[in-house]
Amino acid sequence: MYSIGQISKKTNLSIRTLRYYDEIGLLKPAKVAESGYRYYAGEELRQLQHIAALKELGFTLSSIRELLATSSGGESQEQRWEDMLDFELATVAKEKERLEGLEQLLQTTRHALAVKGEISPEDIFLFIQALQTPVKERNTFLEKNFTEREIAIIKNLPDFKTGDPRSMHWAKLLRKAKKQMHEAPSSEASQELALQFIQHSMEWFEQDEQLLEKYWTLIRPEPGQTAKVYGLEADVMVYIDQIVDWYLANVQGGSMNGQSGA
Amino acid sequence: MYSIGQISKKTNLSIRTLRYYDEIGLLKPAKVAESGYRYYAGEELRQLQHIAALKELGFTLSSIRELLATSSGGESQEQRWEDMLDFELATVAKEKERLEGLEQLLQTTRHALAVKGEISPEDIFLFIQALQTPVKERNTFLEKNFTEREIAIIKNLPDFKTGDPRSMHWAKLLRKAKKQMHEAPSSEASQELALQFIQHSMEWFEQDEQLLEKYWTLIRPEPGQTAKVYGLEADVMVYIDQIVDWYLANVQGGSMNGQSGA
DNA sequence: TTCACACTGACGTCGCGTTATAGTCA
DNA sequence: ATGACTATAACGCGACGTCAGTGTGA
Repeated sequence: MYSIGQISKKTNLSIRTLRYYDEIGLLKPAKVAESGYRYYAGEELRQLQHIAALKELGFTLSSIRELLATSSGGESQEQRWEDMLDFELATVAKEKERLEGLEQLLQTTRHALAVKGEISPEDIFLFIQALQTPVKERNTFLEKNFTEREIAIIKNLPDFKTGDPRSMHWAKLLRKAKKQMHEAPSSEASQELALQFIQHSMEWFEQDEQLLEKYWTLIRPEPGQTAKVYGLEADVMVYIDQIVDWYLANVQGGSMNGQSGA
Repeated sequence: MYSIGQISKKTNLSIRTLRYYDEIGLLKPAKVAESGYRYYAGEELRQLQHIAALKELGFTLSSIRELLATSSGGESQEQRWEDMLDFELATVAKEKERLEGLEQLLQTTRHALAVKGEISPEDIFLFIQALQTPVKERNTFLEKNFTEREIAIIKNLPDFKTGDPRSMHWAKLLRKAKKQMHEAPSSEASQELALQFIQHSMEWFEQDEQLLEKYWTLIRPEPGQTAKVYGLEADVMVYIDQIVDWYLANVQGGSMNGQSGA
């Protein structure tokens, strides 16, 4: 016979927990003295270890009660275990999915914050919608406009949904562009930024200038429309075009042809 | 001015929730009539939409209160957002990890149940320990005993931690073996089972008989020791050896040489 | 007597859902 | 006056943690 303190140490369950299990009838002590002291025997110790193990599996106390019930309904003991394990597995899987979506939403929000310095509820709802739109649509769009190799590159671009450090880098570049978009393209700040845009985007597009051009053109918003890519409103894109063009024409000598580039 | 019911519809927050937010001082109505009726204005509508958005991000109400507070401590608004988003991201990441471990534990338990028909608390504690032992040890062991190609095959064997259907298949085979391990190797049931063992293990080992032999020998428990692989106690392994040997010698003509095989 | 140990309440947690009962607006 | 709407008050949930105040065992 063990006192409650002894059992607590043996099972690693708190005294309060043991009293609680007594209270809800999950596991009562073998004997209760007149003083009210609870005393537990070996059988209770075993049961408590079993309960502790089931808690590790994430079961609720009422599920545990069902599982420990020495058979009841028509189901066999094993069948009951199987059902509850499957149910738990399904629950865990759903929760994992929920967290996956939540993480993407948080990452997106964090990057949006880095771009704009603040976030509005509209933004958040927008992100939720964007994250819910099926991947399929986007794939069909890509397949219609790009080759397989190009799609591979595009899918590997920094993505605000992820924790990829490149995403945060891109967000900060964008923010800088927004802040200084009224400076002259020839200014030192503009040219420094231009270099960054060129270097990083060339890296991300694996030196494929043509693909970069193509992509850059495709994501340009229609006049009067909202940005197709977060933070890339028409005016920001114009500024980036300008500083990059100036850089290529005056500093380097013109490797990237055409009107645009980033 | 909107009544509580109207605001409830516009924000998709329940009436109870709106009253609760009033109660805890998170968001109070613009006006309260003498009758006690709550009336909300456009500003409150916007705030509530903000709150709803932040709830989607998984923030608690007290975090939301902090975020909405029109600046307070020395921190800038943006810094506060960043801190809370990072904290949330860290929390979500931890929770995802926890669920990952829990899922593995549940899968392991489910397969163990399929093998033995029941599970004891000791088993569960054993699984927890096994899942906590670092992957590194196992890798060092593998690297010492196998070639790179072999390691690739071994790492691709059905694993009770996962939901791979092959695992459940293997569990059921094992159970059958345990059930009929006292039948003669030459019996029909034994021989049917032998065929299954041969077919599946050859497939899993990508037809590499030698590797199969090597692995089978390595996981054989020392005399008097516990099984190295769940369910593969010495006596079960002996039975499997016998039925497979009989099959190879009498039915097929002996493709797998040696004393063992599965 | 001391002192560790045990006891019984009872509140707090988090974000509401859900009655029950009664008053208000159009 | 009807009926839709709103009010407050209070319990319930899950699994205990954490006092406060008091009694017991060696």
